Amino acid sequence: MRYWLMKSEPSDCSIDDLAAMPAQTVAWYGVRNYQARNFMRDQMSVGDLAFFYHSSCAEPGIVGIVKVVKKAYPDATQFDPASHYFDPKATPEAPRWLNVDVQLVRKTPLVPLASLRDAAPLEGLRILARGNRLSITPVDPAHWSYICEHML
DNA sequence: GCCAACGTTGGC
DNA sequence: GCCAACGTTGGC
Repeated sequence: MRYWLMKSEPSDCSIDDLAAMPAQTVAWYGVRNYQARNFMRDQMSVGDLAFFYHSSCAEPGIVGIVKVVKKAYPDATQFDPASHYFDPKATPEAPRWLNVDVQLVRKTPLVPLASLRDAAPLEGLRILARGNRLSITPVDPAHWSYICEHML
């Protein structure tokens, strides 16, 4: 199993929104970046754990832990002309975009981005890399353990 | 709102 | 295949 960090804009889907979902589970739709898609397609397995991260908001940072409960399958929004995520080049026969389903494990105290940056043992964490924009990034087991044991 | 960084597009 | 233009991300 692997560890991940998954970004969500709280105005779109916050940790509390997830907590209010049926079975506290949500399809991670809307990923339109090939690298992030490939992580889901090639490397994410049921049982993988991820930090749930709030981005593009007043207090960016880790706010919870989720787990992958369904492996990658075609993202329904790519076929929906009414969706913001509609992709005219995608067809059900040749889908371009995928999503996994994730379920809330638990909310955590906010771990602000600034605190992650200040933690020397987290050097190399992908979210901290210059110009990082990927919405899904792998997390080294050592980084995962450090955050869980020292920062939550 | 600003701006740096990055990905995608499309002309050639 | 190159690369300029453009759009998006996301912290501040």
